[in-house]
Amino acid sequence: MTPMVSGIALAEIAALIGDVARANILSALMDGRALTASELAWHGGVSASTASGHLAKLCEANLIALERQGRHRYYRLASAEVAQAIEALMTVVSFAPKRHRPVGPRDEALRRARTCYDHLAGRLGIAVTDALTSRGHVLLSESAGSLTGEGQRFLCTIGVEVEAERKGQRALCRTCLDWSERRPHLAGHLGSALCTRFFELGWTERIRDSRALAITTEGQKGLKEAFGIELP
Amino acid sequence: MTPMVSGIALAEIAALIGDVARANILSALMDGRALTASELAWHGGVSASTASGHLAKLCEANLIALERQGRHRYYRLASAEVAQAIEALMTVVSFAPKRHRPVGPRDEALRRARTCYDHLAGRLGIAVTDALTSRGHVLLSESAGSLTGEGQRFLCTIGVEVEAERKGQRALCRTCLDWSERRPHLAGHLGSALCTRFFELGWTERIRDSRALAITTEGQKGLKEAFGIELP
DNA sequence: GGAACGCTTCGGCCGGGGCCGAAGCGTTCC
DNA sequence: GGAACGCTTCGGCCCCGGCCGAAGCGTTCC
Repeated sequence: MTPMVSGIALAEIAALIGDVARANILSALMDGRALTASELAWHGGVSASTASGHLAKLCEANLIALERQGRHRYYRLASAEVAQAIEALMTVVSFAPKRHRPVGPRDEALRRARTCYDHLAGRLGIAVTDALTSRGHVLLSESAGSLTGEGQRFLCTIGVEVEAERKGQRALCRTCLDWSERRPHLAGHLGSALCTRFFELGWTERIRDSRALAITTEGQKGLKEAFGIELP
Repeated sequence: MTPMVSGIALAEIAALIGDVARANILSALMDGRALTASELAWHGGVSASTASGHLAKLCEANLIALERQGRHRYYRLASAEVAQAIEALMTVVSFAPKRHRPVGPRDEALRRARTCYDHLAGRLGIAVTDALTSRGHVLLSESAGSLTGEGQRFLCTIGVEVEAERKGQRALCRTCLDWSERRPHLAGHLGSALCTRFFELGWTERIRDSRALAITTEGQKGLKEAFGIELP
């Protein structure tokens, strides 16, 4: 018998992520937005021509997807599964011996609040999750959860409208392991809706060239009033 | 501002998995057992000296752990998180353009029944999950679930004893995305207990040098009687 | 004690793949 | 139409890292 053939395919995908430039590119796309080739070249720390090669490879393997728009080419992660795989790897990273742990202001900003694909993560994500569960708005059983009627009414008051029962399509309430806090935070449709609403309310703002989020003054106020959250 | 530093750590871990020999070694360890360096060299398709180098790297990054025993050295996956990350990558692999999809007898055996770290996967894993949920023994809400009282009594009849309430420690009932079936199957403590019990009952047997499982004649009978499962 | 065994370390070979700049192609702007 | 822009393709350089066999070290067996 010959060794597992499936290891070859596994190695191929992992090797694609296992290059510093490509890993940086994928990290930059982890917030779910689509970026242009030049922006990604910058994130990868390589020239435009080199980045172009990387993007072609990632596209061919269906890790990222391309959308043409005029003379720009926008790339985004191909699916939530890709984001999930990268997030899982990040978790393993945090178990690895601490060598490349900058813990500078950049890293601290990420740990405080960031987007994870399309939902909130970091201490902010955890705080919101905790607030909703401790009040009985969300029931977290193991690695997933459900929204209570009371929770649904509460969310309405801050302008988040979700039906508690959603047949088919995307899961309403999933959880995602937070690599910096090592605890689960809210993901799924609910996580996405909350994150979107926070932006609409002007509570959070993206920090330029980063997945990190800034919490605005209104955000501080709103989070305290609606959720009882005061983030140090 | 400089590009994300965390991409470096991500790339390092992914690159470790992104080598064919190492990916094969990790795949071989995915069933949760510990194997010797020579066995792993064979799985990786490389010489003992080369394998030794790979194992040292994987150890240093905390992807695998070492247990000395006499003149043997047993290696196993370092944690469930590592298994989870690899499984997530496997899922992405199944989305990738089909090039390395052998679909030979080996692959078919894996798709039929296999272990995934410490629980059942493949069509068998899905069938058991479906049987338990359709009878109301397990409630699967989104990506996790809970065991009902009735489910607990049923499991007792086949000799699986679990407390429905388990505070602290490992989650009783988690789910894990099956890369071959693309649907969630039972994982967590419950998944592990079921898998163990199937071995004890002699319903399943490991196929030599593989994560694939054989379903014995008693297994066919038991699965049909207890779960109503008939696997083609 | 000696032989067999399991595994690691070392030295040297070699190839794949990442990098860049120059050039080419398509789009947009005025 | 021409210039600026965004991106890709091509050619050539170079280095990282995987591979092996030989040798070394520790354990086990008799």
